[in-house]
Amino acid sequence: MEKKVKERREGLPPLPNAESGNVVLRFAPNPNGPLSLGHARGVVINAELARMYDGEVILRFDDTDSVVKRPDPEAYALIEEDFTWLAGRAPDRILRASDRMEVYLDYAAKTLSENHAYVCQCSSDAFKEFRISKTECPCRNRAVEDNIHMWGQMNDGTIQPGGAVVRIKTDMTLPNPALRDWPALRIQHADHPLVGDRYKVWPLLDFQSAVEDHLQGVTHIVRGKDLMDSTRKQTLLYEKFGWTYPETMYWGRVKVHEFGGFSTSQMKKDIQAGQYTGWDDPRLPTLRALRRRGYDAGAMRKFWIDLGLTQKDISVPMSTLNSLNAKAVDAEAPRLSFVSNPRTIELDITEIQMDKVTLPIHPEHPDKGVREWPLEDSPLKVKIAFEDFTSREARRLKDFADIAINHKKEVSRGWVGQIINIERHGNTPIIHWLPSNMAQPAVLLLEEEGELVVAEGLLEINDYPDGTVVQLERMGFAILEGIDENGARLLVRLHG
RNA sequence: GCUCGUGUGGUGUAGCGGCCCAUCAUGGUGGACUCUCAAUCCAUCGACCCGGAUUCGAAUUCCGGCACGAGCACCA
Repeated sequence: MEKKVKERREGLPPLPNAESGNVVLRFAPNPNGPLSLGHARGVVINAELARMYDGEVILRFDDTDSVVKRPDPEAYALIEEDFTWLAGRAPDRILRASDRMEVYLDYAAKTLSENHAYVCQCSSDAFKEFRISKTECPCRNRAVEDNIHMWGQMNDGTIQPGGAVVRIKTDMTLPNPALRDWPALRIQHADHPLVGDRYKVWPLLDFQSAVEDHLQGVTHIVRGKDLMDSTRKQTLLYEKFGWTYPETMYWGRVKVHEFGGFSTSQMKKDIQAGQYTGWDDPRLPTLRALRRRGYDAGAMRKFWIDLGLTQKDISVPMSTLNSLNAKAVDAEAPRLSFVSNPRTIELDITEIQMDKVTLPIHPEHPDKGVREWPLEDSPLKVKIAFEDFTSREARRLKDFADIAINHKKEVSRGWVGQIINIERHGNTPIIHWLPSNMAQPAVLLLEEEGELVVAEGLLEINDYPDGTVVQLERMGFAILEGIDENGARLLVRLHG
């Protein structure tokens, strides 16, 4: 008897019926804003599966609605950029549904002429009654020629928006009410931001996506389980054409504790209302905001891959992502000292024979070199945080000396301290500090429970370029981001 | 209401008839090390929704509950 050895599977589950080199996947967002954390799962999973099977991923813009979820012309480029950043590579093909209207309309005409669909003039309320009572709508038995004729009227504007819709003939007695004669195309006269008012009839997602998936040779669809009924509707259409529906897998609903759900249109409104500074406001769950805060694309990929491909509705804390990200970012993050709520202490250094303090750039990577803080005139003006200042016990200025603070003796704008000893012995509590000649004013932006908190302080002078992720000792990771209007160095806090 | 789906430690996840007194990650706790309240290391805590059935044996199959989620849009 042979004993099978079970091994823990790494990464994503295998795709059913997948042949390496012969897999086509797609990610199909609505371009009404840049990508958010909610979309990230779709990007990561599809790109990762394509990588595993040496296949392709299509980025398809499903922009066939210009009324309810109107496309934002700027979103196309933003999404493409977000996709490329997150996936670590560009999509293999990019498609815009609005560019492909002729194709969809041709297929619609074909569907009608083969009597697989009909033009329905019932209002949505009226049709709802038919659907609930499992009765066929009178429009259903219209002759093919009449359907074609009305199709022409839909397209030439004779029939007004709301006046008619094309429905796929399924079966009104189907157990699942969602599938009964589902709508495939509707009239929409609104100006499309990209193609204008050239088309009067636009396909709905179920039809557009079904046709396009077939045309593009999509072999596998991985999407949210809210689209399960969509799969069933589309399968019904595929059967009429004799096409084979792609293999389909689903994931459940995701929430991130800190953000709740992700509504692009809500964010857009809030930005317009001035509640946020833009799509990359650090409080927002957009990919660009996360990237601005210093999140690493690789850590984010790992995060979504680890969550797997289950149909369970999940709610994950950011701390999981943060932990992954800290691992990704730690080795490269130079250490810097940041002092919030600074207080000045004057130290007499005439007695000590030191002209500088030397600290490692990264304690675990000595090869990265050191930073040097020159010690100039005595008394030396030293900055420490107010929280560290209040104690009366001896403190260790990290990598320098033990000091005692005389709280009674106030000088100009600070207090006086004495150096007790240079060598470290015992475990005097360590505090962070900066000599004033190494300190530059800085502003640290923190996001705390949805609030933007601004912490002012002093940052160790450095010449790292903007965008560098640094570790502020004892505080956590942050990213350098330019100079503000008052000349202070700007930092955006990442996480601990 | 109808239809579909899901229920494994605090949070995710693996396992899908015996390897499971259940994996891994994250988290909690304790300790070691360290001139960071970080990192690293070591130890430890903690779960198969409930009830039946099938079986020598069930987290894994079946039936029935219960809970949660989604769809039933001229949105995607």
